[in-house]
Amino acid sequence: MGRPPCCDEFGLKKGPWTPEEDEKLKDYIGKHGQGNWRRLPKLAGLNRCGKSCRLRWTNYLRPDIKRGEFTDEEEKLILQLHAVLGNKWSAIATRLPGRTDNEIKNYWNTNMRKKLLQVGIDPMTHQPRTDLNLLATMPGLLTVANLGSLTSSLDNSLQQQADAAHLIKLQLVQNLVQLLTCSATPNLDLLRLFAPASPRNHRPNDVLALIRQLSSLVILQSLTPTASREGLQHLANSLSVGGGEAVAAAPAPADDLSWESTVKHKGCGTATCVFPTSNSTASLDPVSPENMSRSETTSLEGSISTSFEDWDALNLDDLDNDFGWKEILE
DNA sequence: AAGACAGTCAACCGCAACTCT
DNA sequence: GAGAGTTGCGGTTGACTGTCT
Repeated sequence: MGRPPCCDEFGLKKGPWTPEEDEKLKDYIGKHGQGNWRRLPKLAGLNRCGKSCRLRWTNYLRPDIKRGEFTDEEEKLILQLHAVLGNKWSAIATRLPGRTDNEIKNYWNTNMRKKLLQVGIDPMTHQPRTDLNLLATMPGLLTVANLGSLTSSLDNSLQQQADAAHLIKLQLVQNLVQLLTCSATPNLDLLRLFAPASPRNHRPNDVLALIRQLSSLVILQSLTPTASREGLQHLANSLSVGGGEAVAAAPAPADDLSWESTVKHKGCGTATCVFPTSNSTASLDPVSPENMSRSETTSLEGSISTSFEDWDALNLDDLDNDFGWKEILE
C-alpha cells in the first residue's frame, strides 16, 4: 500500500499529446496490442505514464471512435440511460457505440445538464425541481412553460420534460397553500397576493377559504384538461374546502426504460404523463394524497388520457397572467 | 484592438475494484 | 489471506477558442 501514482514518476511528460506521440502509440498498439499499460510507454518509446497512454488511446486514438455532433437519437438515449443509471458514464457509453464515457460526460455537463436546468428539471433526479433553488430560476421556468409553440424546437424528450413545468406550478400552489394554512399566524401579505382584490379588512379565514377553493380549481383543471369550463366552474362552486382526491398510480418497474407515468384522479379518469419514472414514485407530488386536502370526490364521467401537450390549452395559462407569480416569487 | 468572460473538451487526479503473486 | 500491482471510473482542472463589451 501507499504506492505512488504512476504519473508521479519523475520526468514523465504531461499535457496535450503531439501528433508524433499519437503516431508512436498507434503504431505500437497496432503491432503489439494493448497489453500492459504500465510497460507500454517504455516499449513504445513514449515519455508518458501508462495511464496517460491508456486514456489517450481509449478516448481519442481508438479506431472505432465516432467523432462529431451527437445525434438526436443519441441525446435521447443518453437522457433515458442517465435517468436509469445516473452518472455511470462507462455504462452509458457501452450503449452508445463509438462514444467514450469521457465524451458523453462532457456532453452531459456542457449541454444536456444545462438544458434540463433551463426547463426546471433536476439533472440528477430527472424530476421537476421543487427545492428552494427552484424559486431562483422560476421566472425562467415559467417563461419556458409558457413558450408553447416555441418549445417545439426542443427535442421531444425535453419537450416532455418541459411539460413538467406545469406540474411545478401546481406544486408551488400546493406548497404555498400548505404553508399558509398550516401556519398558526398566517402571513397576511402573502395571503393578499392570492386575493389581491381583497380589502384590507378581509378576514384571514375568508382569504384562506378562497385559497383553498382556488387550489381546488387548479388541481381540477390540471387533471381534467378536456372538461368544460362550465363543468369545472360547477365543481369549483360545489367545493367548499379542499380539492379532489388524487391517487398516484404504481410506478414503472425500476429497470424499465418506460417514460410514462400515470396520474389518476379519482372520479375524473386518468392523465398519462411522460416522465422518466425508473426510480421514483413521487414525481407527481402535486397530486399525491399527502399533498392534497381530502374532501368530497368529484364525479366527472369518462376517462381522460392525454399527453401533456394538451396542457397548452389549459386555463392554467390564465393563472400566469392573473395569479401573481411574479409577486409571489418576489 | 484588446481585455474579460463563458463554453468546450482533452487530460489529469484520486480512488476503488480487480488481478496477480 | 494479504499485499502489491493494474485497470477503470468519475470528478475536476486548465488550455484553448469564440463571443461580448
